[in-house]
Amino acid sequence: MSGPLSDLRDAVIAASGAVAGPDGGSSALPTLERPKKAGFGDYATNAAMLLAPRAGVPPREVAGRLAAELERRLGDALDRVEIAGPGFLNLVMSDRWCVAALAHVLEAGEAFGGGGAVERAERVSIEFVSANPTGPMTAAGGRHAAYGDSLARLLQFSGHEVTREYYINDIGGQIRRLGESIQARARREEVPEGGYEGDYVRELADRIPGAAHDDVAVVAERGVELLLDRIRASMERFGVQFDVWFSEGSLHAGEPSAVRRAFAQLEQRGESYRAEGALWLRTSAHGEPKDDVLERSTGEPSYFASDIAYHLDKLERGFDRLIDVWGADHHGHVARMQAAFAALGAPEGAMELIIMQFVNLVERGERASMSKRRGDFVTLDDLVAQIGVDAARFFMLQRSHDTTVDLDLDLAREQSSDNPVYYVQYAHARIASILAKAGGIWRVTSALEEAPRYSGSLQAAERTLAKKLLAFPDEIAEATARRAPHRIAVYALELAQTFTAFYRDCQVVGAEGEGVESVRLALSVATQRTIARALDLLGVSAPSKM
RNA sequence: GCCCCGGUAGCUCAGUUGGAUAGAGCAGCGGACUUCUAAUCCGCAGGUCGCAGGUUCGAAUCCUGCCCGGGGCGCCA
Repeated sequence: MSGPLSDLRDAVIAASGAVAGPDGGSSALPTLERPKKAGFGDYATNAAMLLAPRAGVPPREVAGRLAAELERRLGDALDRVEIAGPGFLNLVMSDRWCVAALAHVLEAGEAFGGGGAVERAERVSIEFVSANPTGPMTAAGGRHAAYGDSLARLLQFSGHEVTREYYINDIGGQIRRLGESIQARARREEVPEGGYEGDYVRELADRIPGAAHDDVAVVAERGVELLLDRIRASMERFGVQFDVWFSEGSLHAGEPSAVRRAFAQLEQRGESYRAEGALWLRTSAHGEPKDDVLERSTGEPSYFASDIAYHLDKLERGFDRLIDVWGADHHGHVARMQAAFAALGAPEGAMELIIMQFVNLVERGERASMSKRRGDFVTLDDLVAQIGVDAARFFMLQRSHDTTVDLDLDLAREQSSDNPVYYVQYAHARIASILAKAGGIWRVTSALEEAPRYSGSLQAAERTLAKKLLAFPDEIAEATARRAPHRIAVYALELAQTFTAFYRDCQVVGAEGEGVESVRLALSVATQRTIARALDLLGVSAPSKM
């Protein structure tokens, strides 16, 4: 990645190497960070503290040499260097450097922050949500949808080729129980033990002709179709578009079926055996405490068998990387699946299983369980109807995927006007208003051309905003690498706050001074684009008017 | 018993893989609307970073042990 920040980082590393001398190379790379507190410069590095132990010289003394070296290398990009605390070097950049940074952001245009992975672009499959088609999409499913979709957007923006997949568990015991439940309702009976009790089951019974008398398997199949239609519609409303809806049942169709082919591959590799009438996979040979069943003694393949066949299918479709987003209740399945993946002979590390913590439904301050079977859950459609897609997605994405989220629908409704998403959107809309006031597209275009030539001084708020914008590519890289889209939500909020401070301190339209208005317009445009991009990565709209 | 996630302000959560005086939103208190959008802004108050050790120049962050909450350990999916 190139840009003012990486040039600066390179300079620090080079200066550090020069001070260390030929055989004093430090093991750890020095950091370049943005200090939290004002007064510690624009950027700070711990380089001197890393060099000191090897050089056998006090850190502050090393810092002195480093400071001289940096001043020499950076020239007029640097205003001054300060040695602080135990040996930090605080770099205060010149206004000229900040203007050049802004120019860099403007030049990158819409692509700013993206393309970080183009040299090693991968074909990525990301499977998420994959909720059983035994009921409507729940609010918890919305968290998976928001997360998976946002991660997909991040990967795409970084340069990867991404396929979004929804795996449909359309066979097995749960589906049979759905069929039995629908049939029972059609007959005006109670659902059987362990069946589905939600009201939607009655609706399905009414909508399926012959539900009371047809074969349960047929009723179940019709029920799944109807529920899938609803699920697809919910996902669409939520702004999530899947490229592939993959049926578990299809893995058992054909001759030989995908499952049989997977079995054959495992057998050929000596990874499976028969015992007690069942077919077993030697997961214990891959670090698991015990082996697992592929085919039951009844001759029926297990869910595990389907999952193995599904992942083999993905490999055969040519993906370099398989990402699955699973609920916390599936975490016991993770090690087993990794073992199976290794047993197939798949490349190590090519499959990532991400565990998403639960969404709890909160009522009167108490956590209630969300049970699809008992029918007491909040649907995603309910949530969206009450607070809207933007607020729902932002709410879900603000938290890290490995923290449990409490959802109090009353509170969510009550507080939806306080949702930080509006603050971010408002900053975006406000900029649109400023640009219109400035004289529209023509004036803005000329401002973008003039701004890089600005040679005057900058206000603190202008410098802070330029630096915040410059941090965006690193945020993208970090959020993508760590599969952490919530970082983008946090960044978007901080950027909006930084812009609002700038708006408060610096009049844009009609600003006094040669070129000042142009620089401020340019900062506004760069901010607007960056906010729009951040919101887009979250799947949230960026309105021009509010 | 073993495994995974969490424990940070009254509440909900961030915390740039070890940095300096731990941050934001909401709630609370006190202020600011003739503005380039007040869905905003400014100020105040609020903390044993679950507990106890350890590692080092330096720990919310890394290591060990313990406590609390959630989840998981099926020929269920």
